[in-house]
This record gives sequence, structure tokens and C-alpha cells, in this order.
Amino acid sequence: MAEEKEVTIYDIAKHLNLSAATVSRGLKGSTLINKNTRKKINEAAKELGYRSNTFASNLRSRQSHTLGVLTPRLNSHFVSAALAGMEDVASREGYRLIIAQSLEDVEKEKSNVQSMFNSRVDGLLVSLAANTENLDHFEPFFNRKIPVVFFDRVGQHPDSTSVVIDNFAAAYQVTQHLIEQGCTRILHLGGNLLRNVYNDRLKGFKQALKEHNLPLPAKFHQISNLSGDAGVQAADWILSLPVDKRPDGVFSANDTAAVFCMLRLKAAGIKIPNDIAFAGFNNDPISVVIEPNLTTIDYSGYNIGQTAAKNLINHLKGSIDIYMTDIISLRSDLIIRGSSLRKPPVG
Amino acid sequence: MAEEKEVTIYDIAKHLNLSAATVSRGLKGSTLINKNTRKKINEAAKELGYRSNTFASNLRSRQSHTLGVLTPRLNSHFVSAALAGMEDVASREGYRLIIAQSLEDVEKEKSNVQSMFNSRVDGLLVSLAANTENLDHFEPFFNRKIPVVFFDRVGQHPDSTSVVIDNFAAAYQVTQHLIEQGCTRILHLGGNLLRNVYNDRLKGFKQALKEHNLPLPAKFHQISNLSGDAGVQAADWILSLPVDKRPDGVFSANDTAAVFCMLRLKAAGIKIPNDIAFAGFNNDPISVVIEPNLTTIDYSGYNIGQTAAKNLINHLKGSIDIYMTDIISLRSDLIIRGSSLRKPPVG
DNA sequence: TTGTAAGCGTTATCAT
DNA sequence: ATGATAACGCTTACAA
Repeated sequence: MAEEKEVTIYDIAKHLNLSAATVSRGLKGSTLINKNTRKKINEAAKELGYRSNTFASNLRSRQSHTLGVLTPRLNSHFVSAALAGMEDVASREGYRLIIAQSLEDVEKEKSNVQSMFNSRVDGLLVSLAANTENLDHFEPFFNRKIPVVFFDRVGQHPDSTSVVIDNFAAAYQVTQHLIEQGCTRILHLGGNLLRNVYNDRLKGFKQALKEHNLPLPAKFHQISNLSGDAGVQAADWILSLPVDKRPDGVFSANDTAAVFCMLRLKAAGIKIPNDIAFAGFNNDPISVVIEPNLTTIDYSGYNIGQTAAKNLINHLKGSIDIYMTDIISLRSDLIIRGSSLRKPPVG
Repeated sequence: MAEEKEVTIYDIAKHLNLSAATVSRGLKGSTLINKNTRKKINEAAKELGYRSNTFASNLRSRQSHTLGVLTPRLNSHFVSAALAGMEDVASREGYRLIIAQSLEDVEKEKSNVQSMFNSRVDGLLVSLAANTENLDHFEPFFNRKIPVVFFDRVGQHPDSTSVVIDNFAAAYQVTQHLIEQGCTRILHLGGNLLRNVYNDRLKGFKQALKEHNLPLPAKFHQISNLSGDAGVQAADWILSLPVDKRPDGVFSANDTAAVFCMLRLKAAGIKIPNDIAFAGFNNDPISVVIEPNLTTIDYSGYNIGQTAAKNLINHLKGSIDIYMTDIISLRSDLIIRGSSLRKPPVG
């Protein structure tokens, strides 16, 4: 029952009176092989309980058929969906995934990159840690022309492609919506500006203010790690202001900070959305737990993951050249909920 | 700058006038090597830009130094923490992790197991999908004595170890608490009883009722996938009952179902905890977003992950034999919050 | 403590 | 369409 000895292509070859080379070709579905012998080989393989030895194959072919995925954290609606999307296309194309999380720490990210490099992954799918300042640690990949595709939190490098949403436009849309709801003093809770996602959201926010001739009062753009604690601190800051100096709207670059900020303000008697309207970003599950539900931007991690992986694999297979493509942008949607809705939707 | 040719141990050997064997030993920190030559080898390796070829190493040594991790889903507070714990000990011990998610589907789990097997992982860390009925798909591992350690959602097999918390005791404690708060008609929202976690929680729940001579009214144990929707459905069912037939307490086997059930009931005017007290399980982040905050059971995914990985690796290194150990149980804590607190804590 | 040499299981190259 | 043979880069008896 339990086989002790590993079955190799030589066993199959012997079994069928063929050479190992032919068996190898048969197993891989090479074109230059007789259809009939291929069938025989596959049958024999199954019968003998053969399993391909990827180490030998990788060693000889100098390909690992493995993609490395670097994420800030696994514990996220978006990342988990992106991974599922990547896994979907990768497994369909015969690629394996190695997944690592930096926990938002650039040092951990560096060691992950190093580890991926030593694992000889065929390519990398990367979403950067919050505090990554440059892409030097990816040089081993760029140097050897091992393709790198960034997704969501992307980096700028001539030898890579990025898959993103239009964070500028989405933030602009959110801010526009808040303004339409009558907000004139909007506080922006932002993340580290090293990351495109936060930088672009800030720009979109500012652009909308500008077009409506609204000022950005001092300290009305705050940078934090956008954690729940950061949200609470922002709330405390708001509460410390004289009532007429307080914001009448908050646009947070993620849902977590928005939600915990709301909780604290509610506890202090602030009415949402009438005293202060709120909008977040990500459409995280908590956005429909908070009361009132949080207005936010929804976008598909699954699609982003699929797109990133598909482009990487197509590049590896030679059908496209990602070095030609700079940025691929996918759609996102504003979801209006009670936290910002002061009057019925226009129209 | 960019090296085109891979550096091998032969290059190092030539560089130092040594044999490849010595270099290999030096790199691995073998005991039977001169301290001085080892230092020289490591220096030369760094200087020449050597990176070990794991394929060759794995092929030759018949060890992958890779652990497979099967989870129901990545997108979870608990799982993410467990993975971080596993990664911590694995990387310290020189092991790599391959991570897969079944998305609660046994078919996907089967294909993941198969894929791990073909990848020749040295061992498996497994948390089962909701609907997995038996462990037949793990037979290739058991047959070849490739160690399998289950965590959280565990399976029964003589050739494996399980790392869990005492779900029975935790559920008993939760129920006891609800009873102390005056609940006499407690509804239990449970998961698939194929899974130990849900089965044991049900048993602990029943035991507490029994010891207090409380009945379990018909339909007061409901099984679902414990999603938010399931919570909403449970709420609708409660609302469909005559007021005097309704539960005065709900113990949900996870926080998600509890929270969405609460939201619906609150919208219908039910007061929590006075009309109905609530308790969940997991200490998920949403448990502190819902108002009132949710009483729940907290336990450390990080510790469970560490423990599971440590045991697996120790077994692989021969220092322990996991086949001797049946179950390792870690601590959990009841966290009492507003959703269940009708009177000040005793004492 | 170090060297020699065989071989892990596959694929690439060159023949046939 | 198939076969023979030589790598791929490393580990490990065994020898020295």
C-alpha cells in the first residue's frame, strides 16, 4: 500500500521499454512525441504512482515555476482577496506561490526579498511595506531581469509594472461627495506619503478642495499608521478643538482609522453625519458594522491579484513584455452609506 | 555589476584551493571542519556573491526544508496571527513556508494537499475546512510518515498531533457567564459539527446549561456557516418569535455571526444586553466596533502557530516524536464586555 | 580535518 | 519520433 521507493521516469521507461528522455517528453506534453506513446506514458505514470520531482526538474531547467508574493499583512480583506486571485491564475498556469508578510516593516521586507531571491522564484508580486523608502533591496531581481510586478502599494522602477486603482480619482470622488453633502472643513487622515496609495489619495483630496475653493486648515492633514489607535487619537484631537474650529467632515485613507475615530466621537456625543460626516477607503467588513455604516471606496482585490499574476506569468512565458507597461489601473467605486449622507442622493 | 553566471561551491572551492565537499561542509556549519577554513569559506561566499541552490540541495538531501500550511482562509485575525507565529519559528530554524487557503471548501483542500505532496514538503500544518468529512486525502502523508500537525480545527489520526485551545472549557465559561448575568433561555449559534471547534463549543454550552438545570428549547441550537448573513438570519428568526418565546441570551461560536445578529436586532429595537445578552468567540477586531462591545473568548493565534510549527520542526529534527503526543492545549480567556454585562462583575 | 567520487531525478543536446 | 549521454549543483559515504 504505502510505497517506500520513489518512482522515477526511469521506472516508467523500463516499464514501457522506452528511454527516460521520451518519458520526460511524454510527461510534459512535448510536441515531438507520438500521441499514442504519450498516452501510454501517462497511464504507466499513474499506475506506478509516479510524482514528478520538482527539485530535479527545477535544477535542470533552471526554472522554479514559483512566484514570490510580498504583502504588508495577510490579515486584510484586500490582501486575502488579492492572494486568492493570484492563486487562481497561478495554479491554472502551473505556477506555485510563496507568500510572505512584512508586517509593515521594511527590515522584514528586505529579509523576505532576500529569501525569495535565494528561493530562486521566477518572479515577484509585491505590495510595499508602509515605511519602505527605496527599492534598493530589489536590485538583485532587477539586475538579473527577474520580473517584478507591484500591486496596490507600488514602487517606481523602469524594470517593473504596477497594478493599481486610480487613488487620485477615487479620493477626489470621495471628497467631492463630502463637499456635496455640505462639508467645508474636511479633515484628512492619511498614511505614509512614501506609499503611492496615500500620496495619491491626499492629492485627490486636495484637488477637490481646490476646485471648490475650500481651504485646507492647518493640521487638517494628519499622517499616521491608520490603525484603530490612530483613529482614536484623531478623535481626541478633534474634541480638543473649540467647537467652531472642528472639522465638519473626515476623509480617512482607510476604514479602520475612520471607524475607531467615529466610535470615540460618538461616545463624546458627536452626531454622525450631521456634526461630522465620515468617509473611509477599502470597503473593509467593519465599514458595515459601525453605525451609521461607513461611506467608502470599494475595489476588487481579487481582480488586482489576478491581473498582477496574469501579467507576470505572461511575461515569463514570453507573450508580453511587462517592461513595456508602466501602470495598469483597475476600477474602483464610491459606496455611499449613512456616515456621510445628509440629504438624499442627487437625482 | 550584475552577475550573469551563478556562483557555485566549486567556484568557492577553486578560489580557496579547497574541495567542493569542504566548502559544502563549511557553508552548513558542519562540526567536522576547521573554524578558520569555515570563516574563509563564508567570506569567499559573500565576496563572490554565492547563493545556495536549494534545488540541488533538496534533490540531493531529499529534504525540502519546506513546511506546507493549509488554512481555511487567510483573511482572518486568527489565521494571520498563526501564520506569523509559524513563520517566526520556521525561519529561525531554516524552514520555508508554503501557504494555501481552502476557502472552506474540502475539494480545494484536497487539491491543496495534493499540491503540497507533490511539492515534497517535509511536513504539514493544517487547519481543516468547514466541510471536511474525513482525512483520506492526507493518506499520502500518513503512509510515508510525513508528519502532519493540526491546529485549531483539528482532525483525529493516530499519526498526528493537534494544537488547540480547550473549546469545551471556554464555551462552558462563556455560558456560565451568561447564566450569571441572568440568562435562562440561551440560543447557541454554532458551526458545522464536523469541526472540533464547533462541536466542543456546543458541548461546553450544553454542559453549563445542564449544571444549572436550564433547558435547551427546541431550535435553540442552530447550525450555519457563521457568516454575517447567518447572523442576520438568526436575528430574523428571533424576531419572528413571540416576545415571551425569544432567547434572553445568545452565545455565538464566532464573533461575525454574533455582531451581525446584534446589528439586526438593534435595528428592530431590541436592547442589548438587557433584552438579549450576547457573547461571541475569537476576539475578532469587529468585536470592539459593535456597540455595545462584544463579550468573547480571546486566544493567541500567534502562540498556536508557534507551538504547532515548533513541534513539527522538532519532530523533523528528531528531538521529539509527535506521534507520541495526541493533543497540545493552549490557554484562552474570557473577555467580558458590554454586550453581556447586566450587572457589575462579581467581587 | 579534508578530499574523492558517486549519484539525487530531471532535461538539454546531439544523434539516429 | 526516440535514444544516448551529459550536465544541473549539491551532499555524503568512504578514503586519506
